[in-house]
Amino acid sequence: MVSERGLQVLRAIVEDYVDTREPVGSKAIVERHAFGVSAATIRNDMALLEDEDLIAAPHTSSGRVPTDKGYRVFVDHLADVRPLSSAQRTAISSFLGDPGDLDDVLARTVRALTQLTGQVAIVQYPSFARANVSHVELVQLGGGRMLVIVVTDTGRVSQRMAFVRDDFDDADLGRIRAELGTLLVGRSVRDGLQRIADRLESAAAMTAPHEAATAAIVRVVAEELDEFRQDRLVMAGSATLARREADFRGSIYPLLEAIEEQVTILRLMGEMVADENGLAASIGRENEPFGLAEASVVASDYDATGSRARVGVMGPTRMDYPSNLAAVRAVARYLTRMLEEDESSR
Amino acid sequence: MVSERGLQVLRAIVEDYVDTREPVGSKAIVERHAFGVSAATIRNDMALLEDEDLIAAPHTSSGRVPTDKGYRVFVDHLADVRPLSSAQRTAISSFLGDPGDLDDVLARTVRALTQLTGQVAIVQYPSFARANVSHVELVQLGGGRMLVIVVTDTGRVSQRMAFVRDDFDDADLGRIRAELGTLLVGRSVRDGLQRIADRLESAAAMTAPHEAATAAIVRVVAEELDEFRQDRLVMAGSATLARREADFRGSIYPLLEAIEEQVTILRLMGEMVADENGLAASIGRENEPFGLAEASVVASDYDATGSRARVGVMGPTRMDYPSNLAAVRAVARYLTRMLEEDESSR
DNA sequence: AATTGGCACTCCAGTCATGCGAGTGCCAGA
DNA sequence: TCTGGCACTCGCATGACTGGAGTGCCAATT
Repeated sequence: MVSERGLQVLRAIVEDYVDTREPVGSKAIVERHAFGVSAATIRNDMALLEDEDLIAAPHTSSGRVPTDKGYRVFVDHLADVRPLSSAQRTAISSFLGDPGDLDDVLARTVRALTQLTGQVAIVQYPSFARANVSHVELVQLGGGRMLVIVVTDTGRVSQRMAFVRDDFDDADLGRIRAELGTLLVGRSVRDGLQRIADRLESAAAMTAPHEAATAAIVRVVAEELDEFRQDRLVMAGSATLARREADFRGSIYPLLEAIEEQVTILRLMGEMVADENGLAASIGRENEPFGLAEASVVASDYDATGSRARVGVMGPTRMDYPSNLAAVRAVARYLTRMLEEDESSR
Repeated sequence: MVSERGLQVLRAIVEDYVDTREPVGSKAIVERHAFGVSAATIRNDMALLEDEDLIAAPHTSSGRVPTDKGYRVFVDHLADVRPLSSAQRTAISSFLGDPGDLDDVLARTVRALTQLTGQVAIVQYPSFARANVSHVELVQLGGGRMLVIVVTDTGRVSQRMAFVRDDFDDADLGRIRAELGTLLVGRSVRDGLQRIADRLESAAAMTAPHEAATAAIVRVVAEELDEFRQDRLVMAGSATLARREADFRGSIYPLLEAIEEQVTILRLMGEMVADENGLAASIGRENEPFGLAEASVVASDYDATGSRARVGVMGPTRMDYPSNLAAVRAVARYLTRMLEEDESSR
């Protein structure tokens, strides 16, 4: 069994290794940390830690390096998430100070977070599945093109083009608008999709005038609602990976690809399990199912108008977990506060 | 002076070096290419090429490598842009086959291009500065939030939130809509911005009812028009850079950063000078002002509803210029044709 | 004048031997 | 349970050596 001091040794190893990228030896530990025991004692502890697979030696008789499991124990039991410096706090508020619409706020958030941590920053959009449709607007552009705009009460807006054969006069357009209104406004995104499906199958509607065009428009609305249902991400800081390349045994290719694909990261972020503080970490090999076995993700939940979502950072397994945890927590809190203010000012 | 055969030697060096990444020596040239002369003769030619700074030796008595200037001569005089294989052609049309709105088509284009070349693909949006405003739409969302939608006759749509103090009744809203309509509809983006500026200074308007709110809305419209005026990009394939890392003496950091920033690449693409076929290349050190001295960009103009824009690829200086030129040309032609069809079907 | 074979020379890249130092593992003693 | 001591293991840097690829140049040939 690993002793209390053994865990402190693990902490020291993680901290020093993250600091220096050098495997850390027993002598270095007694020099840099005030353990009050000799190097030989530390060595005994290290042997225990190695038995538990918390640290490993890259080569026989070289310093030790934390394993993924070691990082996990460090994060779960040893990392004290220390609050940010005041400089960092002002950095956050200067980035996020001004209000704006959701896209705007999240775009600034993600930049603030990559700035703060020097890692790839990820901000998940709040889920809109439970949001309600508040407006459906049609704008006729001529030539059979119709702009279909859908707005939810959480402030999300989507616009998309529908191609209908002919243009309509105002009366017909009004009728279609009215139909969409009764069909969708006030309904949740989920309900709306269901009602659209019903509508498209309904025999009664089939015979309605302008049915072909109306159906085309309704289908476009369904696409837009479906997009609301899917979660979305914004990311920034992919260039920082080039700086950290030495920390990846393989290449940074999988990370860059995941960043471009988005969907992998979306799934990964979705599956992470947060602790009671809303913080979560997924370390190294734990991300193997996503092809990101050399990366770690640290994330924090935030609240946005009733639904939860996450902000996080992604980087090499050898990262400064306490700082990154502190940063995502601070940003998530700030974001929650901002979005609440926004809500209450409506 | 470099002889005709000397240029063929340069071509051989460029081709072999791009192929193998090994500096190429005189012996390798006579083996791989049927010059019908001896290695010693090639050596004499190579000495000339070196005097002209078209090739260089990484170390004394090692093979030769093309210089940036050498690539330039190769691209200008030696590269025959051979047509794509039929497999590649079908790949393009299967990617780009279906019609859709502009965002959609360009998104698929950029993916097709990165697929085709294995490089970072860049597609510039057509410039909308000369486009005309065709619709301005206001959607009241309640709580003093107003969605402002602007549409141009080139099919570009922008939506943005304005924060006005209070909500309006339909009559007032109608008045504001009408004012925006007479102010902007049918005007070019450029004119529209000017007219907005005039409107905001006009003494007459100052005293109008709901002036504060109207002014807020007009300012939001101005932001949207301004966004139209700025060129935009879509990119894909940044992950491919991780694969080509060995081709960058320094790191890929500047490239990744440029991709994230976008504006650098926008300027670079804008300043490239196309030949009579609409093709352009910017090679290595020529990109130094943009911090991309180890990268090359190959681009082709395309036509979109009256305005020109570019598609291109970015990669290491050591790239397969003929293939990439062929790919961007083919994609640009395809894109032009698609957008024209789209236009004529309106 | 252009081309060629020959030859001396350069320099890279790989291999091997060597020594040093950091670090470990283990043991006997406190 | 901790400690000092000691033998041992490797990694890594250094330096010497060598083979080979490639050049540059020159005199001879066409």
